[in-house]
Amino acid sequence: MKWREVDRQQCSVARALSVVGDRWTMLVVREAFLGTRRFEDFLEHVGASRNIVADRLRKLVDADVLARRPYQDAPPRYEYKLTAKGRELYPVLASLLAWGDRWMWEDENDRPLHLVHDRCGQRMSPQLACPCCGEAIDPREVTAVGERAS
Amino acid sequence: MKWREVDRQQCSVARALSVVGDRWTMLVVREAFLGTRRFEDFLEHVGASRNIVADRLRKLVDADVLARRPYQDAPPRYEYKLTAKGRELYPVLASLLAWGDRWMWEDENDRPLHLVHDRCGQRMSPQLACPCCGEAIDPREVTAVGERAS
DNA sequence: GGGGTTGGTTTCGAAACGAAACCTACTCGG
DNA sequence: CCGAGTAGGTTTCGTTTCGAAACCAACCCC
Repeated sequence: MKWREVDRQQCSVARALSVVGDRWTMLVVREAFLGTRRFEDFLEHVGASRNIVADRLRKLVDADVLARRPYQDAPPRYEYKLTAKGRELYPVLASLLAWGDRWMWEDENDRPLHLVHDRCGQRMSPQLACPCCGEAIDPREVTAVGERAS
Repeated sequence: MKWREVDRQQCSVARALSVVGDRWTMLVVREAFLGTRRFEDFLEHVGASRNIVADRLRKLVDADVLARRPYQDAPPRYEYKLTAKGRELYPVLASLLAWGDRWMWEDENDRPLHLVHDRCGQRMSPQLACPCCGEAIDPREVTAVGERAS
């Protein structure tokens, strides 16, 4: 199977990755969450080359994760903003951030970015909870049902 | 910047993706969470070709996400199991699953896999919560602090 | 000793990436 | 009016990675 065909797997993880699983794509989404709107700013902060950033922005717009719209007419200029679908990627990004914070730094004081929860004022590392009972989720207490045909 | 150098970014998301951001890698991790242990089973379920699966397993072992150990001596055979570091990728996988469930199916009844929280017995789609106050997280109520030098 | 099983490595053509150059459609300053 | 600058890309072309198939190795059992 080729990567381009991964969206045909009967698995939501595979299908999600068919949209956000290309190299650099989640870094483009990260920038969008940090407020980046313009092509040149994505280019500067994501770190990929021009043609790759252009390709990823186009694919994210095609997938309705970002919306592209002109913010001036003459000369024509565009901005990219998260859609509702894109904003719902927040848990994916926050989970990657938490895992990277936990495992990818020699000295945790070097970490450049922290999240603060405005409601309680605390620095936080988001955790998963069950929406119905509110309890923190332990993977061992979760059962995957009906997983596959084989 | 080349993708191989993405772990040099001063960003936990980028560094996390330097480990699990290659094509197919999160699908290998998905399989590990579903209980797959052996090479031939990863090969069958992940969908990538042999050399790619071998490469991703090797890189995940190098990154201490999976551990490779023999389960018999003659002939030599190996199994791959999640480490503590690997098990902590659960939120990333669960978030991708939830997003894929939400956005990647025409008919949600076609979704092949559901998660059931054993403690409360309900089918669930995990959500993020603040570990200190227990509230569900709204991205608009989270501030990113000290984001970057520029 | 022939065939089967498991866990890979090698090979080689195709696709994706990456850096630099180029293009377009304007602006502004002189 | 001319030249330089800016924003947002596309094109080109050499390098890297992917992907499918073939091959290899170390055993087992019959």
